[in-house]
Amino acid sequence: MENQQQLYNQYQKIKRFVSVDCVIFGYEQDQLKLLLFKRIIPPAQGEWSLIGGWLQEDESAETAAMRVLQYITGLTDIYLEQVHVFSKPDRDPGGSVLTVVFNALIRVEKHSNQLIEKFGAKWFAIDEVPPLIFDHDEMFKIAFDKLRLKGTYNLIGRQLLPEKFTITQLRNLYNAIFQKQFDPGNFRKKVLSLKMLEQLEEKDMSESKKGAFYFRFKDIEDSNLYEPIFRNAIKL
Amino acid sequence: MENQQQLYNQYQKIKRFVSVDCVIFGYEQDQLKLLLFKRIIPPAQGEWSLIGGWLQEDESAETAAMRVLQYITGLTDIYLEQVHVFSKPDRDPGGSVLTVVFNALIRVEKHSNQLIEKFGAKWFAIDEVPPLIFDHDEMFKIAFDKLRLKGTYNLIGRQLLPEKFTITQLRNLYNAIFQKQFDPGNFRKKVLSLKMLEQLEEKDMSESKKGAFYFRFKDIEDSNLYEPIFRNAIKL
DNA sequence: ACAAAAGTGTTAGCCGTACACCCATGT
DNA sequence: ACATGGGTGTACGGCTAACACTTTTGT
Repeated sequence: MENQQQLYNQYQKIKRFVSVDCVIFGYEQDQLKLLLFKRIIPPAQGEWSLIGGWLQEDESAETAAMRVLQYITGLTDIYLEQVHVFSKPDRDPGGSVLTVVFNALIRVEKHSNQLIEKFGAKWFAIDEVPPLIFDHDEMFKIAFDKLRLKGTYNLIGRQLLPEKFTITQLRNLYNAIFQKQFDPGNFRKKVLSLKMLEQLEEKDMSESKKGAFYFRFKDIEDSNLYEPIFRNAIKL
Repeated sequence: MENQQQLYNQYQKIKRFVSVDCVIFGYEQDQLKLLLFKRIIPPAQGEWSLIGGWLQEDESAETAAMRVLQYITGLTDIYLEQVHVFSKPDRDPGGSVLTVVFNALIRVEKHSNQLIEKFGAKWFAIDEVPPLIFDHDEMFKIAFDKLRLKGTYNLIGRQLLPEKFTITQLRNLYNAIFQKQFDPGNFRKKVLSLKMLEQLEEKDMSESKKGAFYFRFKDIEDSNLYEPIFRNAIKL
């Protein structure tokens, strides 16, 4: 028993700087996009990076990430999900910093572009992401992998697509996430079989002569959490 | 642009205590088990908890978790995986602490029971876990869910089973993880079709008259990372 | 011979995939 | 009428789940 005591005593409580970084995904013009920021302070000034911030005294990591995102986009109620913690003591040139990385899913249409321009931000198509500072490249890779994994057992889109959307738009989102072309007919049948969407009266007439019915996500939370949806979306 | 500056300046770099907690899984006697510790210091003295420790100056969270596990079990090369970060400022009665939770997978047979007894530790069957201190209940739940999710697209067992094991043992592990009975014949065929195991000459004669061939995991790392294996293991 | 676990074979049904086909409508 | 995307139907192949069946050997 004295050994457990030792485990607690031998090593001190030591404080460390804690920050959050946000991998902000958006969807626009049939493309999955990533919001990046041109760093305005040294080191690595002028290079692209994720946006982040320092954890304050009375904040959880989630709260801090939300605060940063709200400040940048003006949006409240952004969807957040923890991705990974980066904590190697030498990972940040400015000293030992522990960083919690979050995925943030945003409706691009909803937020003001002016706000974003003020911060030197730019949306990049997911397959045209430039090199990022420090270990942000790895952060993005892990974050994107996590988003894709989630997409195989959860229907993604509630937070990325507009309130009402067509099945084709949803399919384009999946095409973008998994970088493959889903079969239109099969995708429709699969998605509707999940009974997570409800069809609206209204049609979108902008994409075709016939028009496509709008759908929206039902109000229930994403339930069947572990049911495989697109089983073979990610290939070897 | 001045606004991004503001985001960096307005909020200070503030340090916070950082700890790690380990959800230690083991497998013994056809049961998935969790290693818990009787807390010897106030508050909540005498109650069961996960084991943890303080992050030191020159450590990553992974290093700290590994140090704690090594100290407890005497093992090196323990399999670790990040689970989640808990960082609500009021979650620890002793002050604002950010905790990184890890899953640790251990071969029960390999480590000394004496070491564990010295620390007031005890293995609990996964369905007989007692109430835990603070938010450790939630930590365990999230950690177990994560292990199960992983089990649906990865073959779990490399780190939990002995070096050589029978298919029946592997199946019992999956029975324990998913709390259901996998069909012996189908499980065997499925697992072998993954070509991740190699059959040894030797047989285990202890469980049956006929004897069962031992298998071992091939040396390659767990590759086909996203291929669904047991698609419907977790039911709604 | 029997029991009991190991291991193989068989079948029916479900599901994913590919692709043909019809629908509605603006030009 | 025809081109275009929306939406439905079908047919094949592979996989899963259930379970029957064979093998092996200690008692």
